[in-house]
Amino acid sequence: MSEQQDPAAGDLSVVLVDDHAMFRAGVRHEIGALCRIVGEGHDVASAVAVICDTLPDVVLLDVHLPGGGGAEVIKQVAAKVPEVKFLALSVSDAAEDVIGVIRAGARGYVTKSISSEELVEGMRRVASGDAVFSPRLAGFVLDAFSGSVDIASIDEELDRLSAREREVLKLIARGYSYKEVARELFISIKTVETHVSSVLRKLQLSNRHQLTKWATDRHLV
Amino acid sequence: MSEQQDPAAGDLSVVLVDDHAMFRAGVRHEIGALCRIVGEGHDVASAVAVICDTLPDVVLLDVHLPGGGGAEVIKQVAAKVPEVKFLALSVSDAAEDVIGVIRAGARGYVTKSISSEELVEGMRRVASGDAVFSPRLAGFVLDAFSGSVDIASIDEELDRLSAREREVLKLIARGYSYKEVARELFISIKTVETHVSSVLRKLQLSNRHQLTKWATDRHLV
DNA sequence: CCACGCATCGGGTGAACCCCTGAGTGGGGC
DNA sequence: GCCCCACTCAGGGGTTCACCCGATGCGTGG
Repeated sequence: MSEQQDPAAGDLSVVLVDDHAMFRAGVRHEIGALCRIVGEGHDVASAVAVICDTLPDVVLLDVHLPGGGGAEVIKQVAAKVPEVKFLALSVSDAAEDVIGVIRAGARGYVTKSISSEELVEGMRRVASGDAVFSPRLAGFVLDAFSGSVDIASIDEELDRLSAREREVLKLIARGYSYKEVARELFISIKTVETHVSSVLRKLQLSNRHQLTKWATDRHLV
Repeated sequence: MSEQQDPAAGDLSVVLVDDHAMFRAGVRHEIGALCRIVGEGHDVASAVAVICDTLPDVVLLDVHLPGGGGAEVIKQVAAKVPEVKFLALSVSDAAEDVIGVIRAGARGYVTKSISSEELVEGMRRVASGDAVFSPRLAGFVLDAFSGSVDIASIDEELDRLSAREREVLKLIARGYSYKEVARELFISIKTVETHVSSVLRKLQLSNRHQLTKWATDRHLV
């Protein structure tokens, strides 16, 4: 893990990927003295090419990028040289952006409001295998990780179920048989069948197994 | 999100949970001047009680705890007062421990080698909604998040299944019917039945619903 | 060579599941 | 009052599931 060379600041090789030349120039000016910028990219294709060519210690990667976004760069590079580390850099602190690029494999995410000293320190950490996050962004990651994502899970479909149907659904999802549900809710098996049928129809599912999956995916159990 | 009160250090109320009285005394001495320790717990039951009673800004929680571990405390408290924040504190940096307690809902994880200043700073961040990690631990979280870890895949029971049986199990757990599994694997329904029977027998389960539950518990889906 | 585990397939049975039609009740809204 | 909807229940028919029995081949190891 830590047999990495932990290079002195001046030895850290970096590839810089951003679609705005002006921004790249600014970063180059700011951190150029503190590390070695070995290449730059302005879209997905050029970024992948230059990264695979120069094999830098760390890639400073913009999230919004023509040709598929930063995540696409990570995926393509990872397929060829998985050992390359990525630090995502973006103006956005939207959960979708953070989650997306982390899922792709970035080992850190910082906003562009970061100071140049913190940025270089962050890059060094990522290069040596650590993860780096602006604290408030880490929250998104953990929320998504602990399964309570709810990013746009407004669940209109669940609203369309009646109270009784939701009740039946919950028991079915726990693995109860129709007979057991009937006993639990003091209704007949036939009524349970009716409710389950309605639920399946409303949710566009075809059997109770998909129903349990549907429910567990939404953490209704 | 940030409408939190961001209390001055001295106003931060803390509950301290650890099974070693000696360690609690040490922490109390170290950070007692910097925040307000409103309660302590030495096992799961006492911790849950005192937390629900005092509703602290943050809970400093040991991972290894008699009665089910730190994760159990988080689960039980979250069921009653979900707004309580947890910072996990442990000597262990094992991936299983980190993942487990984060899955349960902890918003941070630091090792006991941390300095008292950093600890207080970490608690303040957690209380205000941020996530706090020792950098090298964040790596575990991100690895698991991007789905490449498969912690707890050591499972002796799973080892006893043949490759084909595991294959069938995976599809069944996803909600496939026998017929669909058969089509997917280019075998007959009867063969699928045989495999499922073997799996149920080997895992000591009685029907496919329990099988789904078993699989999702172990994150095989 | 033969026993054993594994994978493949079949027949048959009883239960559970899924769908359809139909029907009675009660509550709310126009 | 009438209509719509949720909830309740029932019958019939077809499908799927879980388990029982059996069989065949194939590789591994004693």
